[in-house]
Amino acid sequence: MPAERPTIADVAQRAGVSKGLVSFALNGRPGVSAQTRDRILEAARELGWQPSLRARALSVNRAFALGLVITRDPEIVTGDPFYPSFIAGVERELAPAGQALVLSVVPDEDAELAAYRKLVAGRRVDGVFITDLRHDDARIELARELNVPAVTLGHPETPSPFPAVSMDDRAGIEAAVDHLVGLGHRRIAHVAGPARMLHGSRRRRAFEEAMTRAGLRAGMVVETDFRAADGVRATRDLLARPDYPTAIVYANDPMAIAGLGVAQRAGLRVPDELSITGFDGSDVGEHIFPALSTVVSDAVSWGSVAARVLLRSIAGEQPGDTDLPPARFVPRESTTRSPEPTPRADV
Amino acid sequence: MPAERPTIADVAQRAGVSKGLVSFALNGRPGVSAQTRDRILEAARELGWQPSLRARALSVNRAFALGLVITRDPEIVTGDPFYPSFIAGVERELAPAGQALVLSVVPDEDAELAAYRKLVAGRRVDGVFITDLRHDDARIELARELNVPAVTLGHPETPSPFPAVSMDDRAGIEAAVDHLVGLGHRRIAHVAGPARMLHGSRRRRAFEEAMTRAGLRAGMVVETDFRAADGVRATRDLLARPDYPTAIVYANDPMAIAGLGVAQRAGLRVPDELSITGFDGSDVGEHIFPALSTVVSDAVSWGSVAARVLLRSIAGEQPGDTDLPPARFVPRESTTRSPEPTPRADV
DNA sequence: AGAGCGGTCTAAACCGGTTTAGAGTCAGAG
DNA sequence: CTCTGACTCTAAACCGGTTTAGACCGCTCT
Repeated sequence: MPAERPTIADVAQRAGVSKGLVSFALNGRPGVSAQTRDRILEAARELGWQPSLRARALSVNRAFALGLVITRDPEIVTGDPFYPSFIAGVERELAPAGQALVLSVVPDEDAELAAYRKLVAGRRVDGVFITDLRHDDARIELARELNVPAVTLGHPETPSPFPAVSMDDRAGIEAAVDHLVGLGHRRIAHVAGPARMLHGSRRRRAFEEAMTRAGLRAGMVVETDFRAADGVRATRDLLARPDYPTAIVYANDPMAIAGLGVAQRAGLRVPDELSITGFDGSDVGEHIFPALSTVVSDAVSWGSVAARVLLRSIAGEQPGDTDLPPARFVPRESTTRSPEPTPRADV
Repeated sequence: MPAERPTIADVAQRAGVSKGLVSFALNGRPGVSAQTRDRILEAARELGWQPSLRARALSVNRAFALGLVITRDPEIVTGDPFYPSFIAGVERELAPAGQALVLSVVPDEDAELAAYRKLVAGRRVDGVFITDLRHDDARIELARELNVPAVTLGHPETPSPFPAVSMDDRAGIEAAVDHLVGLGHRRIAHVAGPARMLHGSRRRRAFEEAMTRAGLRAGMVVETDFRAADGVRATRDLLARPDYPTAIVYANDPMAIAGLGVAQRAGLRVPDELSITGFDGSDVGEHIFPALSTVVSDAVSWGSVAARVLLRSIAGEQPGDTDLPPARFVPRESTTRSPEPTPRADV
């Protein structure tokens, strides 16, 4: 049985001073003579003393932890490259700051609100990330009501007291559409994310606007839940249409990869007979054949910036909104010239 | 400015009793009259009181949280389906138990040990998961030294005081090899994980043994770091050999998918000219073309069982080792008969 | 010499729960 | 009628830190 962990009282006793002075010395606060400080630090070192976060948390009323709630059915969480990268970015910021990340994975939106409540009510975290914003997102109101600092990924629609860290994804969609239009495509479809999610509907609108600007009708849009299986269904439906598309812009990579599979299985040559673009730049999309043209967003730095902003909020600053460099379209192999001749402009 | 959160003292005052009795009533302990208990519960409800986990943590000397440290360079963490599913499984167990998951993502093994130390020294967690076991894994000794309950995913080589929750992955590899041999393949290669990782070398050994049992030489084995980019390189090397393989068994899905891309890019028809199997059953592998034959392991239940075992360890029980149902091989479209005729047995 | 002051340090309160020792009340047994 | 024991409850200690009020010291200034 190893010895009990030393407490600050043990250090005080060994150094021959009071508890309070030990606390002062270890936190580098003034009012401790250099000589005594050294003696205290020495004693702490000898005992291998480490402050108990629990005691600190209680007395300074901080949890030294941030909360992240991920709402995804288990099916989609697999394969989606966003969260792992985002979390890696968050960690990069938290670890040096002595903070920890408390993660909650829940299946649906009711459980999501309950999870936020639980994290905050138990005082487990000092602040929360709000990701995957939805229309009229109840979490904003909840966080305000719980009086907890928060940061939103993207600008919510409803007025929000919390700083937002955003990455423009419209530019990427527009670039993808422009790229396809430049290759002569006219019948371009979009496999969109769920309309209730802000980035789902925003990407869809960006698609529609880009099409309109190019003088094309944005008639072929299928709404999905971002799952690979949805990509399969949507692609099948689109390809079965009499006015089947020559190019499909997918709202994420897993659906694009699944769509590619559907097209290939149907005997279509990609990209010669069908061009495909993804979104979010998964590692695997880079290595499949043909390599996926996609819109890459830097989820890692999104994570670290969001974490930094949240920490500043907690520290009492009022950080403003941050706009990250926009996601950018990276053409690879899955897009090429339209199989059908571009009608001449004067026709 | 919302009102300060009520404490147990507020509840006590409102109910006209002492703090201690409130604590007893709320924890359902005997020694409180039914009438008083109701009055206390009513007061707590009226005030919307929620116990502070911080205070509880300090007084009962528990963190009510479990630690998971993930060591992966950001490149591989993306695309790997294991951790998201595993975490979902863990959550399923923790949430009802009022526990939280503290997640740490670190880039390398030094940072990994430091992360465990930090979680435990700060008393942030009551127990830790040890995943991705390696040979002579320093974390076992560290956890013992830190005197923290732990659970290992798989049986470590070195004697370990901690319960292990294992899933046999050899059977899956063997089934894959047998499947390929049955299809007439003789030149079967293996793209292995890193030898320093237990599951990397164990899958490799299972491959070699299955080959030997089938009377074949297991000469073509390439060691990798589990990254998709490694799968690309390994596949190129294998296909460039004069005695190129007719089938490749990959140690994980991302490498298999990348390898498929390499083969297709080289003009090989998969599976007609090259059969491919993966490992771990990613969602995306199911939807690509050809759909990936792979070994699926139930990472979700792995997570919940491991969490349950760890919670029991923390509660002072001595749970034994658990063996989950073995990962099983699921043939899909990426494997078929060998393109070369099977030599007759008597030749 | 005494007041004033900065520097150093101690004692004790505090954070919000849990837990223990013991006080008070009441019923039933002797 | 008193003793015993069960039941209910209070007061206070405790977890391990932080923070505040104030004591004590030696010094300078008038």
